[in-house]
Amino acid sequence: MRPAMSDESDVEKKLKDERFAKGEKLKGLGLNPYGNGFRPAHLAGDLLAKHANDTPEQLEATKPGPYSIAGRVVSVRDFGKAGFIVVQDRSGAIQVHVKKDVLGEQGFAPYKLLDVGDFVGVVGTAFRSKTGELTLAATEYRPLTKTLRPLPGKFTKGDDAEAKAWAEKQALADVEERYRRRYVDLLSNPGVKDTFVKRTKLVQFIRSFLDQRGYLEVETPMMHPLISGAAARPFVTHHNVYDVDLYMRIAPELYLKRLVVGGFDRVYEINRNFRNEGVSTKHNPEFTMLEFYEAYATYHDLMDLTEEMISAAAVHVTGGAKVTYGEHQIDFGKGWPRIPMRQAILDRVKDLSANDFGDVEKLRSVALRRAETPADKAAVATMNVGEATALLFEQYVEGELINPTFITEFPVENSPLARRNDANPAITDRFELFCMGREIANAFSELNDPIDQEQRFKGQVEAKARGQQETMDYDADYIRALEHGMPPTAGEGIGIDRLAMLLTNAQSIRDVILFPLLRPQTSK
RNA sequence: GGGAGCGUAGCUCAAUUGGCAGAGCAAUGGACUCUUAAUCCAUAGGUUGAAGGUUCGAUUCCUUCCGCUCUCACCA
Repeated sequence: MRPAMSDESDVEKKLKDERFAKGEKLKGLGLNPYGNGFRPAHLAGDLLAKHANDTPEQLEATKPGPYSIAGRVVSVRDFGKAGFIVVQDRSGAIQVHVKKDVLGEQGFAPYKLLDVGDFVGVVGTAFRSKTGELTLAATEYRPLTKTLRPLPGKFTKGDDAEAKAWAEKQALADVEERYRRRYVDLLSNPGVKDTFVKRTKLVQFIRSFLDQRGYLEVETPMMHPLISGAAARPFVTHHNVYDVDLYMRIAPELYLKRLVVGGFDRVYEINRNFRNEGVSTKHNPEFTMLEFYEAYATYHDLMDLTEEMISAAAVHVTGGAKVTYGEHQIDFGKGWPRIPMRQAILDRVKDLSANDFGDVEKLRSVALRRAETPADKAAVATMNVGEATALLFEQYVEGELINPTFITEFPVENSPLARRNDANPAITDRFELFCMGREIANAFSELNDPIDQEQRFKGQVEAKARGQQETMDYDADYIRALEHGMPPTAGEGIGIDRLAMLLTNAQSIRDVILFPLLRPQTSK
């Protein structure tokens, strides 16, 4: 008997009880409402394609089949002693005609216990209904899974604008419910499935792109003894047997570079990073990152590679290089501008000149114009040239970069793992890729001088001592690895979720993560 | 954490100035063997997120709490 469920309304219970009772009646007919063993030999979409050009007369003469399909019933139009049902499988949906005079009393009885949403198996021959739709005339009807809860909304096959608007209007709209019960969202909201198919195509494309260039995909630890690879607050967990705290990784960077030391001179990893920070439309605590490292390449080479990879990915995923995102059109076609950070600032702050980047007071005063809170203003007052430059970029430039744009020559202060520029030691051989005002990629020629790296680590430790929360730990083994020698290398990280957002016109990162993190439910 | 908004039937949404809580779909019973969002007849479905307050009367106004969304801050 059905176990009692808590926190359900009487209406909900009644709806479930009615469906449960139908399952019991199926048992009375000798049928298992959750039976196994029906193996469909065909797919709805294949049958529709195969007979797309066959006339009603041809089908009537040849009676192609028998075909067997299985899937979820998304629509029922009942006529008492006959009915049309629409069966949806992974390939598409096909209409099935069930008739009492064909199936007989025994074969027809389970159809009368059908609810929309149930899974069924059908064997039948193809014909065209009077309205011209390719349909299976059922010679066998098998209930496969009895569903106890209804689907929201109503299915329509119509693909004109009016039908789509109608379907959307009644689809599951409650945002929380859509994320919490993605399985319903996928069934109810048109387009959700397509978004996640596109996300998978994006990742598949990137893998094959890098594989073809001789990169080796690897997996490095997700549980780290030290905080490394990025400036972020980590999740802390505990290993009982070793009795040590471990950090969920915030970035795989130092492990991947150890592999370059070990001779894997083209490596990449696509996997999750975890950061214990705010949740927003652009932030999920676990997110997917591509990181790759190529020995003997420079950050200039990686700009070439990035442009080629992402513009080709855009075409592969969306069908074209011009992509609609909200109100904007993003052009992923090649020829992306490459602008030094200082130049990008000068382009937008007219009363600033190149010489002012030696004048920290001047930079602070410009930054103060857009510092709103007292805390912001206090932070500006203590900034050095590099920090103020980075802030000016965020304040005046970042949000304006709609089409893909590389920003280069980052200040050394906020690039603790990047190689210094040979001509100007105050900046690093680094770029970030911006698109729609957001950072999509971050890359640099790697710092492979162990002495310099050791000093930068010490700087991080001192910053932590001063109270800065997002700092890296001193990683002695990583210094040791560099002492064994890392060839000149360039490396890059690309936020896969954010790239997927751009290519699927998703306004929230939660729309491209199947099960985004939500506060656990206390009731309901 | 700050600010703004939202919460009504299983789903999508109404409810005039504070005046009987409604519709479509889904469901249930009935009719119907070519429908496409089937059609027709009938029925049932509610602690209006929770608690308190103002009022003759609260879905509506006030307070607190819970939850969600957006936004700012931190960050990718």
